[in-house]
Amino acid sequence: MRKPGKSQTRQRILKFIHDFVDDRGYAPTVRDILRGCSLSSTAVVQHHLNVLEREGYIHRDPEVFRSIQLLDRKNTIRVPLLGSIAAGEPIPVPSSETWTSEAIEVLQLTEELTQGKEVYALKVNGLSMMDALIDDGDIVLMEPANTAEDGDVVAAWLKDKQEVTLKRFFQETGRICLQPANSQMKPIYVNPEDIEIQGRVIGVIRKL
Amino acid sequence: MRKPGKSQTRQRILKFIHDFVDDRGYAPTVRDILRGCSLSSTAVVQHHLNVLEREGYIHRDPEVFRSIQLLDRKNTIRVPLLGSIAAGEPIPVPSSETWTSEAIEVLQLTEELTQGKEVYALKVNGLSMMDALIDDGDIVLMEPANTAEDGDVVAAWLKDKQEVTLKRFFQETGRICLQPANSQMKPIYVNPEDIEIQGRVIGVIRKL
DNA sequence: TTGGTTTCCGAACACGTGTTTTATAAACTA
DNA sequence: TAGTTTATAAAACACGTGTTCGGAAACCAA
Repeated sequence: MRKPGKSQTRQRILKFIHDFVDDRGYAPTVRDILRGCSLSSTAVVQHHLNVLEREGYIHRDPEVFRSIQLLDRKNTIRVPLLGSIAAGEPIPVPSSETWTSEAIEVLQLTEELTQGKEVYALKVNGLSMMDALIDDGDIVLMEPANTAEDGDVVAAWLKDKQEVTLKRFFQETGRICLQPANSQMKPIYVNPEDIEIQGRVIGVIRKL
Repeated sequence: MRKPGKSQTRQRILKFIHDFVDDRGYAPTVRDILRGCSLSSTAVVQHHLNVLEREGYIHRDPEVFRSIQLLDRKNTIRVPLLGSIAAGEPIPVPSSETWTSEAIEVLQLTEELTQGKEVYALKVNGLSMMDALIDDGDIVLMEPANTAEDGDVVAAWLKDKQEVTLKRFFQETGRICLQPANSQMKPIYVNPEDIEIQGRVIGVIRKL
C-alpha cells in the first residue's frame, strides 16, 4: 500500500502547507495536514515533516503548535519613513528611539530590498538628486553610517555648500571623490574635513 | 494597582505581538503574551485581545491556537522577473502561461509596491533609460497594457527607430507626446501609428 | 457617597495538538 | 532469498492552549 512515485505524498504535504498559509495566514497543525492530504495517521505526517525539515524545506520549533515555517518565504520588515531629504537641509538621522515612534509612515518591505540590514526610509523632496538618477518623490533606503567604503553610495553633508548630496564615495590621497550615478556628469572633489557622511544608501524605490 | 494611562497595557500587547511575529515567524499564544507583558492572568490577555479585535487591529479564529493575525501586515506577492529591457529590443510581454514558468527569478514584494496589481518585473540593461532617471541594473515593475492614459509612464516601442523607451505618455491632437522624467530633456513627438504601448510602468527598484 | 465600567487576578475546565510506541506492508539492496 | 530502509496505520500519552467564571481593584460620572 505504498505510493508508486518516490515521494509524491511529501510534495502534496508541502503544497498543502503553502496553500494553507496563503489562505489562513498561519501554519497548519499535523492533523490539519492529515485531513487536507487524506492521510490516516498523524505519524505519517510527522515522518514527512521530519524529512522536509531535514531537507531544508521547512523549519519547526519542537513542541510548539503551528510552528511550521516555509523557508522559501522571506520575512517582511517594517521600515520607518522618518522624513524627507532635500538639497538644503541635513537628513534626519535616527536615534534608537526614533525608530518607530517618530515615523511619519511605516513601509513594509521584504529582505529582498533591505538586505537584512536595519534601514530607514526618506522621501526625496525636489529635483536636486537628479544627478544620482533620483526623482522628486522617490524613496531612498538608508543604512545609518558615519563612514564609508570606496564605492558606497552615501548621503553626504557638504559643510561649505551647506547641502546634502547622494553620490558614490571614493577615498583618494588627501581628498574625497564624489561621483554622480549619471556618468555624463563630472565628479566633485572635497576635503575630508568638509564632508560629513550621514548614511549609506542601499536602495531606491519609485512608485508611479 | 492599575495602570495610570488609559490603556497602555493594550499598546504593550500589540507591540509584543508584532515583535514576536517578527522574531519567531508565527503568532504568540495567550500565555506567551502573558509572560511577555508581565501580566498574571490569561483572562486579562483574553480581554485585551477581544478589544483589539473589536477595534480592528488583529483577527483571531476562535479556538485555534496561535491564530492571531496582525491586520496591518500586507501580504507579500511573488513577482516573476521575466527578462531584461534594453534599448534595441522589444520587451518580453507575459502571456498567461509565462507568469511563473518562464521566470528567470522570483522577487518577493509587498502590496506596498505592486499596488495590488498583477505585475511582472524586468531588469534594465544599459544606460538608455537614463532620461527616465533609470540606471543600468534597475528593476522596473510593469503592468501589462496595450493602451495608456494621459500621464502614465509607459514602455513604448518606437517602430521607426526600432527601440523601446520609457516615457510619460500624453495624447495630443494628431500626435503623441512622450515626456522624459528628466525635465531638463525635451519631449519627443510621434505619430500614433508609429508607437506601440507594451506596458505601464508602476514602479522602479534600485538595489545598491 | 453611589453605581457602572474597565481592568485585573487566580483558578479551573475542555480539548487541540505534538509526540511516541508498536505493528504491518511495501520498496530497495545485495 | 534475506535484510534493511521507508511508508503507513492505529492508538495512546502528555501537556500546551483557548476559554470561562467569580470576584476584586481601580477609575469615572453623577
